[in-house]
Amino acid sequence: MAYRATEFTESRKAQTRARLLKEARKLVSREGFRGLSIAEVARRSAIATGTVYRYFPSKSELCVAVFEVATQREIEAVTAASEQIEGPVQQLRAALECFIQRAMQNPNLAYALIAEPVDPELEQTRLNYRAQWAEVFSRLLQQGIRRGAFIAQPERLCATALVGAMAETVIIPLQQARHGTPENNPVIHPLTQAHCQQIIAFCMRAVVTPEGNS
Amino acid sequence: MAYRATEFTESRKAQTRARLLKEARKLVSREGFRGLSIAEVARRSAIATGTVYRYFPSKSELCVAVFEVATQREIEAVTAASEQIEGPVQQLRAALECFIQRAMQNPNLAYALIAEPVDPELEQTRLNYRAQWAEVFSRLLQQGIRRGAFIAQPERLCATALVGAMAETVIIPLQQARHGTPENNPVIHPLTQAHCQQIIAFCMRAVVTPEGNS
DNA sequence: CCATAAAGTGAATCCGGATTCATTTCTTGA
DNA sequence: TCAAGAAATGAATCCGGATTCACTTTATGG
Repeated sequence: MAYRATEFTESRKAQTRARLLKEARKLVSREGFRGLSIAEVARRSAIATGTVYRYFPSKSELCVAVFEVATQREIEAVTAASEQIEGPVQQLRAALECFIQRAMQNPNLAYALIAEPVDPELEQTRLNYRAQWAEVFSRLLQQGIRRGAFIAQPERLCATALVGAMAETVIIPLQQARHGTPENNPVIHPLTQAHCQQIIAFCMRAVVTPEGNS
Repeated sequence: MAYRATEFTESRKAQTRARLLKEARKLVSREGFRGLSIAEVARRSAIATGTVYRYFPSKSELCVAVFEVATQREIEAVTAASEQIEGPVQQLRAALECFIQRAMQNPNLAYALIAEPVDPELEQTRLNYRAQWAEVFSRLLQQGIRRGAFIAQPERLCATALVGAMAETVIIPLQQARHGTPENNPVIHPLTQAHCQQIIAFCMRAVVTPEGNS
């Protein structure tokens, strides 16, 4: 035999893959998934169009990968934010706040992840990840219920409702903020701070026991 | 001059248009918007493909029309349901209940209207109609706030959150129910009655004053 | 330096359904 | 019945970006 992948080649390959993902994410952050064309990603990654298919079997798999990486990052950030604090009520509040804050930080990406129309395969992925989001809140709820801070109820359903409320209330401000916000030029939408608190208040009321202070 | 549209011709034209809309809606109720092709609608309406363009300038305009008619009908049903009753709390409850009930009655259509991935133009329409939904709830909230039954708060934002919570909690059961439900063979998803009440309970907690009984 | 296998290339092809348009058929008022 | 305008027809065209593939280049081990 005369050829076998060596660690050097392997890492090179991994690098290229990472580069593809990064460039793809940039494009999505700029113009959403509809701004993502194989040819463009290839160009920006300095490889040929066809080569992309050595790394991702199809465009939609690339989209899915981009989506997953980006969403995972968000989930981790929100989770981390909640873990920095004690007490179920405060934790939930922190999580919600972090979610909104980050969305407003990069409205284009947030919009793409939450609401942009995409083809079915990607939409299915989105659906799965909504379930993951619900899972995040579900855990927080569970703890709070155990300690009597939250109303006893099917946490999963409740968490889903929270996800819905958060996503919906954020979409419109997001759309407003979405136009002309370069990826690394954070702009807080004027409405946000007030809105943010109102949204959170809504969520907390739906969930916290009357006694449970905030 | 030798030709001018006569009332007969006009009504014939209106009929054809209505038939197109109806057949299109049927298709959407069966397979969502992605199951809607101009050729198929034409076939079922017993006219030629090209003729469709006499009635709708493009496919997406047809989609938008279908969406609008269907959604408007839903909005009216929900509004009507709330108006049959007295008292803000009961009214809101009735509206939410009606929303869910109808969604489960025709899961395919509901899914298409609420969550199916569609192209941007239609998605924009959906966005506008979400605002209309929010408007429906907003009015109910306003009345309730005036009478002290609901917590004082920006109704619009709150209504938006309600819309989000409702849509999100309904999507998954919807997807389960979606497969193999002929348009006129109502099936209540097993989970619904319990779920429905839980969802409503969530919404009410977020909105009703501690004193406001249910 | 060679043979082999993998990776890279990018122009050509594919694709499926929307849209068009030259032609035919129908309506109307005279 | 006729002329002229409207409506209907449906096969042919269009479209834009994903995907392919015959060929070139690069990496590996002997």
